[in-house]
Amino acid sequence: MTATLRDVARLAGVSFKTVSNVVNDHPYVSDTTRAKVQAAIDELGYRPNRQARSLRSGRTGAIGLAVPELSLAYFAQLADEVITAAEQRDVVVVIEQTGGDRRRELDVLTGSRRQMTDGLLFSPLGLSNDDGGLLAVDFPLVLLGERIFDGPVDHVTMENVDAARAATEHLLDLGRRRVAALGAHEGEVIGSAGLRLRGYRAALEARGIAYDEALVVDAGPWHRINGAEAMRALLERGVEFDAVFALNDELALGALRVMQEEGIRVPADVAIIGFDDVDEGKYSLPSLSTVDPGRREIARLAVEVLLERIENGSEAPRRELRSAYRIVERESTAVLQPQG
Amino acid sequence: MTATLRDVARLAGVSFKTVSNVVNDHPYVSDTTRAKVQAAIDELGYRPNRQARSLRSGRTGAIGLAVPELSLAYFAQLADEVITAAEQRDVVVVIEQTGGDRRRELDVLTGSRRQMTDGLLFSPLGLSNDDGGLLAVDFPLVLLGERIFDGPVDHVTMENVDAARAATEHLLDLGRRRVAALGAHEGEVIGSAGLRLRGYRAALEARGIAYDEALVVDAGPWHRINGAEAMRALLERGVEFDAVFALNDELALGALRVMQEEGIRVPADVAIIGFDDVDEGKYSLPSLSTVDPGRREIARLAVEVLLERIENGSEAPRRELRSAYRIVERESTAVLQPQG
DNA sequence: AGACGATCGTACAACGTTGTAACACCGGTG
DNA sequence: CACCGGTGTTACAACGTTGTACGATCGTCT
Repeated sequence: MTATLRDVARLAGVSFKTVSNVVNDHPYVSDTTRAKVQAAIDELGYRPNRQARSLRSGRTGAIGLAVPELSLAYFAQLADEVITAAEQRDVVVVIEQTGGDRRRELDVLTGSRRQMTDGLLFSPLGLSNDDGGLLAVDFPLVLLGERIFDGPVDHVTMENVDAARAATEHLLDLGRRRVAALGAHEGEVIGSAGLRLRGYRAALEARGIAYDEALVVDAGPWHRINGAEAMRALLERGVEFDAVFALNDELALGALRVMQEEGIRVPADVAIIGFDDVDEGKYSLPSLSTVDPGRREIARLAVEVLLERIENGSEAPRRELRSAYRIVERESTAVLQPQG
Repeated sequence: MTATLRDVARLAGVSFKTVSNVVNDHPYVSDTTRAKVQAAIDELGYRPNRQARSLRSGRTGAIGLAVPELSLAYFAQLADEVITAAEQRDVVVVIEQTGGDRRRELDVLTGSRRQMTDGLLFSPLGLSNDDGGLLAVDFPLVLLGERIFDGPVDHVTMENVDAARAATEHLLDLGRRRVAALGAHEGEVIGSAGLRLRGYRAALEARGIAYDEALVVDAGPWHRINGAEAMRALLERGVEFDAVFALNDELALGALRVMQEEGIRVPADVAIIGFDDVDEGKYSLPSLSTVDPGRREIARLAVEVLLERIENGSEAPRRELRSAYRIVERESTAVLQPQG
């Protein structure tokens, strides 16, 4: 059906290898021949067959992106940025969803679908830091996120601790002293929750404010509903608070809703800041202050590092890259008029 | 590096074609030989090479999904469902973003990346119904969405007109009579806006309510910010209204925010219903009534139809499939206590 | 006992491409 | 005039797989 090198060659009256040489810009092809071949290529609409090229070269021209699920806004936006960055390098992206499930995450590393790509961007959730060893695979792999830090592979992540500390300090700068933290994961040391909580504690400590366990609320997955539940739990404790650091925006938006239901004024009574800078935060009422973790930069860096690995192999030492963060001030932490 | 048929054959002491026969479950292989070969396969961790298989079979085992952008929640969830449905059929998904740009959409149909997949799920935005002819391509193509209806290819879409009519009738059932419509696209006949507006008019007509142009507000892209602007425009017109049909949820959430800023009570003063059933609607305050357009079913149907096309070629007549919709009643259209 | 059928294994070609090596041809030079 | 370097083209092999055609072996039936 579609034209091959031989078809073009027949039309141009040359051998099919000459056509290949033209396509690949090899030297030692006369201008006349080149023109003749090019004309035949155009006439037949010839396109080199990708599968054959892949077989020959060992490259597919695709990279994989494994994330928990695209329905989570954070990963959707990450995927968006990754696809955009990859497109600029003429590479396509195959997306796999793991559901954050350990078994499926391992499957991504070993399954036969892996062969479809030249390398993998992997954002694990079910694996833990102890699983670092499982990442010693024989294909280019770049790790994303906060689950695993000691892996044997390149790693692109955000400045969770510093950014969380800055977010907490932003609340303290407003004069708030009772800052609740929403979304902790009991016993977690690394991982987004553990790291962001560490930043929270560091901020308190730096300002000489005692850490109060009663202000820290656990939550399951970081969905809006869990933010709402965490806020309800906090209110039930009856503990006083004048600010909230939600460990991500979804939690913050859920908490915001509950506070509004309860007649708590934001930011007058309670200031709140989230983390991630998802779009919805711009349009909530009040709009949500947050931390922009530099998502676009993460995607760009990750694609860059992965393609470099694919190009140059595993000789180079592993790299640990962090994106720059930025506090985004919106209405939920607006400075109030000084009260008489 | 990785094992090939020949490696396995050498280890098992048979010819490499015999190994192939074992892998492909061909008949006439003795149980002993089969076991011997299987042992060698396991020992070497042999996996058939996908590129070689592709070259040989002409199938890649991948399908493409072209959408405007993943950052839009609707498309992210669509992609999620498509990937999930494809995974069950052991097919991977390559996602391309067009930005809704006409040129890039055409590029998706003709570009060389196309070769990476066996077929394409295409959700156009920049193309219009007149471009149907451009869809007469020589590879399996399934159209999604509301932009093009007369194309020469399979089409999976939602019941826009009927669902919009049902949404409007839901508002009318509350006793509301001045129903505003947000998010129209001037002059559009088909396309989501045109179709949903048609449903809106049909509902009014069926109830004998005059269509009032002053209640219909144009909006650009259906983002939250545009919903907010449309509501502001409506309020500035000074026209009375007691209900709002927002042509999608994002618009509804933007409009909701503005109404709250303006002290309009929802649903007491104004009831509002959206369209799409995005997750955020569950957690807004008040939670948002909406139309569940059957997204999961769309994805499932689309993958099914595409794979069937890939399997059976273009003989079968083109199919036009619609998912079932469902009105989701939440707080924003809650029935009020009868007022004295 | 010889022939034939059933059962299993192997050699060869092809998918479309690209790298390597070898081959023709040309003008120029000794 | 023979030889050589440079230039353009061609033949061959290989990437790893699978289908087809053929070959070998064994048992069974007449």
